[in-house]
Amino acid sequence: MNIVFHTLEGSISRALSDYLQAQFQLDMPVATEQPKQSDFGELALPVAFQLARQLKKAPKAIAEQLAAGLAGKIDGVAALEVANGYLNVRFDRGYYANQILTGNDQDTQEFSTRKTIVEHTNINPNKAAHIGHLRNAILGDTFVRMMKAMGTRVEVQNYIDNTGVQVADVVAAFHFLEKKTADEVRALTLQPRFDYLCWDLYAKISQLEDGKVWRGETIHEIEAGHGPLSEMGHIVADAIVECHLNTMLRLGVQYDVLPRESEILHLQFWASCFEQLKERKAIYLETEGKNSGCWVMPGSAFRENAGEEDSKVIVRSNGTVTYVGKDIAYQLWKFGLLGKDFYYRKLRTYADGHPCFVSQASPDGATPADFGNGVAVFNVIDSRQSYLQDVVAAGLRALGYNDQAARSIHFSYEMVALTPRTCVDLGIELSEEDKARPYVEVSGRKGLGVKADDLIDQLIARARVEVDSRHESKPEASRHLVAHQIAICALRYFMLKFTRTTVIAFDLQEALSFEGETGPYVQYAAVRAQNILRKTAERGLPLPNFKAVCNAGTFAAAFANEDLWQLLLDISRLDSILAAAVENGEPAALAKYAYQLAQGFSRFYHDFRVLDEPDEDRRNVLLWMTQYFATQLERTLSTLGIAVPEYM
RNA sequence: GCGCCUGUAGCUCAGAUGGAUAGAGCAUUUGCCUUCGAAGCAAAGGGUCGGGGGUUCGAGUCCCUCCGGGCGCACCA
Repeated sequence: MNIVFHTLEGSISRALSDYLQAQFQLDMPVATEQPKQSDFGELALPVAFQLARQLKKAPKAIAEQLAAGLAGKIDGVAALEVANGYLNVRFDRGYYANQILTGNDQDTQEFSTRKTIVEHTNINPNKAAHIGHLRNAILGDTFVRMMKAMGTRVEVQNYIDNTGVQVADVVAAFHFLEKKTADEVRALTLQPRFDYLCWDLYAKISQLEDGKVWRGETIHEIEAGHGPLSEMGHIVADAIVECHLNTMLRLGVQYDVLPRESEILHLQFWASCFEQLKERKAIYLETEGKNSGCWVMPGSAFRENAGEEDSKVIVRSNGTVTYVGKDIAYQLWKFGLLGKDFYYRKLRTYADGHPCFVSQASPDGATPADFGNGVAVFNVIDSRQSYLQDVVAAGLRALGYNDQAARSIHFSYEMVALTPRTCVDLGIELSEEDKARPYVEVSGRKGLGVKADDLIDQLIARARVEVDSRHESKPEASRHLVAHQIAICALRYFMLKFTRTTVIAFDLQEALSFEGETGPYVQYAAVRAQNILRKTAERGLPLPNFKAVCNAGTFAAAFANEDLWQLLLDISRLDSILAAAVENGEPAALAKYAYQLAQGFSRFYHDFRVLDEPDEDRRNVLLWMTQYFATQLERTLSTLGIAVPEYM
């Protein structure tokens, strides 16, 4: 990895610190920032502002004194300038580029032995995935890729609630409404879009009054774990999980392990958790009021100024545990604090050889595996569940696990809604009030909304039209692959370019457009860079050995050009951008960076004709830039889960 | 009522740790294909950063307050 910028920044900061220590006996860290405008140099130090009061001198005078004192004394720094009280640093461009070229490219990061857990996707296994689930999975998957790129060990979990009411509803629909037997349902699971069939069935039963009665009967049997309805529950859930895994695989999303609710029940995870909670007096048996007979967690555990009415029921008066209770047990397991574990079997092996495991209740036929036991846990769950996530963290705190509670991170994000015109495109009827809104939330329950696979299919079809119009002569399979890569890129980028707190108003036309700030624009820049490199070879000019033909001198000459220099700086910034994006938990920052990089290269591509450059030294530098750009952008895109097509 | 999030260009959004002239895309208008393919590039117009106070050398960013949106606050998951 390249950390030239970071290294230089550090040595400049240190040089300033040392100087302040020597001259003024001041012991303080020196902050650096990126100047607002590029003509102020590469680094700006506002240090004089901080010192103004202490030294009782004007910032300008202090900055000038520092500039004079340090001039020519820092490696890699060409000039120190004072402007508006700032101390601005200009890098030695030849030195900087040469450091990148000769720098040690090998990955110096050590893989941490400590493991971070990311839980995402978590779709109820009762019907096809919809567009909201895509945001969850893409966000989670990208964050995983980002942490891995930083050298962190990550385990990806996808929790399967295979015994909940949602599955029960579909089972009830099959049994009571459709009068199907377990074997008949099993036969249905073999048809291509079983998840679509369940989607419609679920919508149907949700609107029936009888549904609630049937659901009650069904869920009772499912929770007991035996009987024909329970069997049908497993058939449905297992089949839908396969559908979801396949849908997600189209996006390049993979999992390490699927812990299931049925095992949490059968292995009695809750019982262990319940004992701990009672023992530590984290919960108590309420004897009066509306919660009489329930075990509750006092509101004061998770909320300031909480009153009696803020208490959260953990165990119902009938003795059954609530969702939050189970979630606390599950969270304890993730940290290795429960004292129990699942058994596992391999569910599938991905094309790259990576296995995906699923939990099972008995040791029979189990494969030894080491899951859970993380030092930090990221739960990718939409922002509406922040209250429940707070209660889970409070549960850990109440048990004395303060550290783990602090490392239980709710990686929240806002929902995906639809724009009114997209609702119209999809045939969803809107009230006049809704039509005036910027976006409309469509409930999956009504059977409306956008299915993930339909959206992906539409994106591929759209991309395919463009590919066909440009590359008639390419073989069918190749065009399909490229269209697929472009479609996934468009989708992933669209889901990632917004920050997590933004409600995405999904618009079909906008997502299907490949112009402007979109994934395909970024991809196109990467493809163009590859084209230059490939054409070089085709013209019989093999790529030079840059270390032999480029040096600080040739670099200094070429990078006297301001645009070239700014692009080089941007390209070299990847690692600091990535580090900040991981630190802030914001994949959008990396997506924005990819776009800026692509923009810079598109300008470069237009302004400089690399292969036609007559001056050999300059052509070598341009070629090196092209290669450096291609490498860095591909790293960025692969971290975003985006492939670079062979052509576009 | 309480809690969390949010208000930036006509529209959709970026603006980490307070910093120099607030940035992109879309839309609008206007130029650029003699193939490293225009899914591109260049240019123009468009802003009281919701209102008002405060903190300080300095506020889109921090604090208070008001106004406007969104989402939560179940013995549902």
